[in-house]
Amino acid sequence: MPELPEVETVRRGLAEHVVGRRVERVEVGRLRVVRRTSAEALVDGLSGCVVLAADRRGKYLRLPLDSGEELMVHLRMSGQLLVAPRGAVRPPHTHVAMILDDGSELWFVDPRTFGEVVVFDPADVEAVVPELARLGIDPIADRFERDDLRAILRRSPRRALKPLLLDQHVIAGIGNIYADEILHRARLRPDRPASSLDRRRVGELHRAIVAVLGEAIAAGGSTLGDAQYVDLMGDGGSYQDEHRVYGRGGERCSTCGRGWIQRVVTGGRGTHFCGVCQR
DNA sequence: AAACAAACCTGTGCGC
DNA sequence: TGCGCACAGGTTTGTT
Repeated sequence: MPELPEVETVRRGLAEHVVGRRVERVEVGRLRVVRRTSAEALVDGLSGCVVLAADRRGKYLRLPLDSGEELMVHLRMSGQLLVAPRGAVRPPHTHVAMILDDGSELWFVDPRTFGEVVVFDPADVEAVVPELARLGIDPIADRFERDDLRAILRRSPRRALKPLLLDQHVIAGIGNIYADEILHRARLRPDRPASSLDRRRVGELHRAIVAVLGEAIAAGGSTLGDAQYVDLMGDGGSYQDEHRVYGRGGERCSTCGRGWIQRVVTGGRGTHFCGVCQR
């Protein structure tokens, strides 16, 4: 569920409400969300520590601690981070509660339990969270130029654009909603091979990536009908109102006014595009 | 190399 | 109203 814009919105909330706070106590409910290590490792690694910063790489949140270790949170499909006053009634599926020194609590809530919370020593990143070390370029957090994208496309010439955008080892942070929205903005079909883009179209795709993600961040991300994504304070985003294709299968294309939005399934993911203005 | 399916889970919405 | 099925923002693993 949460993609780069949603995770970035959560990160900003953490920077405002959690950075600088000391974790006084940690409670772990379901062990599945701490499966990477253990409940003891999380409790021992967090208790008494001050959160120094809130960083993000792709969809991964990384919070350095004053112990030299780092807290990593991935929300996967249905995870939420929420802050609330100490003692407030916790929602169902609250699997981790961190009691902070300012009278608040930080909760990790996740019905599907795909998400996870782990504290690790950055020196052991390869052993504990190897995927973190293999993330591709972050189009917002890193300097991401048109030539970076050109190099990426040249590296996998036969690959279709959408799977390439979704590959976290290549570009980190784009998920199913924003891949579809970006390709629509760039007027490119999702199944188009990477090698088929000339210099001008590479530039258009680069601009679409930066613009769509930037606008989505400005809107606080996308909150769909089930309201599963909310920010740290429990508020939804508004970028879903600006979706041109995602979730709009069967509607007329609002960009060209001529085509209808098609929904097909590729790689098990719903893919939405306009067959008229996306080529 | 790359496309695909299945797996991990729970909740929701839809057709009948 | 109730039941069963399809489907969901992600990622890994194993198979063609």
